[in-house]
Amino acid sequence: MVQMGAYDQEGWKKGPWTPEEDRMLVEYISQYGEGRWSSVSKCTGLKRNGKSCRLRWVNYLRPGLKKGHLTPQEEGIIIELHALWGNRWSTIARYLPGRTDNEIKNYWRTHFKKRKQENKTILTQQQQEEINQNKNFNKLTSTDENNINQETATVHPSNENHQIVPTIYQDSDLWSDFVPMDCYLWDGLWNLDDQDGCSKDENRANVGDYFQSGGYIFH
DNA sequence: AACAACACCAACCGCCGAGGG
DNA sequence: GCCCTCGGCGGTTGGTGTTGT
Repeated sequence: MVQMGAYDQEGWKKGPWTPEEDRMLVEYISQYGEGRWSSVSKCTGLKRNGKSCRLRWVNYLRPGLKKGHLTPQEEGIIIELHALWGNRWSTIARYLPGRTDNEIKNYWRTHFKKRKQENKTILTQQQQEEINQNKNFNKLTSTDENNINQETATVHPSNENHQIVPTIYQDSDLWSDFVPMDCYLWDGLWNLDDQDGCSKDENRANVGDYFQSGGYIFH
C-alpha cells in the first residue's frame, strides 16, 4: 500500500482517499455525470488520475452500493456464474446489484480460490480425465467452512443444452434453502431483463434461457 | 500480553479494445 | 492504416484488523 499523501512521477496522488477528495469527486460527478474521468483533475483540482477517480467512484462512492457481507443468495450466484464464465468479474457483478467486480473478486479469492487449489489434489480419476479431454472445461470446487460440506459446480462447453450441473449442497442451509427446483427465485435475484448488458456479451445472452429453460439439474 | 498467522479489502498495475484524429 | 488517448477489466499488492497460539 502506498503511503498516505504519496505522489507518483507525474504528480498524481496515490494511496488512500481522504473524505475531502471523496467530496470533490462526488461533487464533480453530480455536476458533470460519470465519464470523462481524465477531466476530473482539471475541473476540480483533485490530484488524482482518471483511472483512480473512476475506480474510487465505481467501487466506493457510487450510489446504491451494498456494504457488508454477501448474502447466501449472492454467494450462490457468484459460484454459479463463476462456473459459467470464470473470472469475468464485471460480468458477474452485473447480476449482483450493489456489488462491485472488485468486491466479488476479493470475495472469491478469500473464500473459494484457496479451497479450489486444495481440492485440485483430490479430483477423482474421472474428473481428471474429463479435464484432460477438454482444455476449456471449467471446474469449480469450494467449501464454505460454516455450513457447506462441499460444493461442486461444473459446466462443460460441449454440452449443447448449456446445462449446469451443481452437485450436492447436502447438509447445507445455503443452496438447498435458496435455490428451489423450479428456479423461481432467479427472476427475483437476477436481472434477466438486462438486455443492454446481454447485448454486449454473447455468453450472457444465454443466461436467461439457461435457467428458465429448466436446464438446471440437481443431483 | 505479545507475537504470528490469517482474512479482508482498498487501491494500484498492466493489458486490451474502442474511438478519434 | 497508424498512432494516441481513454475507459474498462482482471490480476496483484500490501496495509489493517482479527483470530489463534
